[in-house]
Amino acid sequence: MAVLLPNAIKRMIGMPHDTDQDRLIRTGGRIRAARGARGLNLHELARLSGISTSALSLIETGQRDLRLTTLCRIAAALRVSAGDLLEDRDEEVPQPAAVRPGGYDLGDYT
Amino acid sequence: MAVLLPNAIKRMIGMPHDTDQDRLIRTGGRIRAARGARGLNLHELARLSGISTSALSLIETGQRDLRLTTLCRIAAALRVSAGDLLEDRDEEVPQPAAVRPGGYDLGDYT
DNA sequence: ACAAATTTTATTGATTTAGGTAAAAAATAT
DNA sequence: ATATTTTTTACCTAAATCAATAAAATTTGT
Repeated sequence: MAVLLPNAIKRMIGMPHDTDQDRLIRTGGRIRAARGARGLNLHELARLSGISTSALSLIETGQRDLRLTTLCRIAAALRVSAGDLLEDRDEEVPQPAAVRPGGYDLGDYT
Repeated sequence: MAVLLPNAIKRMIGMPHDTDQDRLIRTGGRIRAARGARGLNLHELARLSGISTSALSLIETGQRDLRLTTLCRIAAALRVSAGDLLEDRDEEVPQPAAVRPGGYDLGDYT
């Protein structure tokens, strides 16, 4: 992991957004919100999820690139779907309709 | 990661399902399906996602507990939302409606 | 059957997660 | 203000991801 700045500040100084990092921070925020809604503290959720309190703290603050099973265990402990924890329902990626049979030109895919 | 058996065999020998593992396998299958729908091979999707071909192979076969950012990069390359890749729309976890103000008894939570 | 492309598996090495513990910092009570 | 709870941070160790490469196995096409 690298720099740790809120998006607002990054925008102010014209810093390109680290999308990975942003997503970790938002995911962590969603975990924290769900935990608050359940009235659990870090220690309790950590125990329910089978991870350490310090690890959960790092995850909730977006400082750790957690593994998929870890996310799923946290989601299970919170009784929410894992997708709910990492989905930005707003900035949904638009799904193209059809598939070109002949394959794709990778050049303009990126 | 631990044992690596198809669920059918686990059921046959009465082995308890490793849910984490099952989820990795299903997630990998969804990645593979989405890749097929786009007419991409492992090498191409790996390049688009910024990971190695061998790593992607392990991920698609459910043998690797990938990191969240890796999942997101794959989802971005496939032009699907990360949630779509790990969501089992069928076995959705039911979301309880209200929150008990006084907190929860952790004993019956598990 | 043969050749080419695709996928799987293995190995090595650098980086990172995650647990455990402890201490510091912050927030919340009494 | 003081005490308690909650959260953050640091250090250490073990285990796992991931890249890179190469080789084996499988699939596909001719």
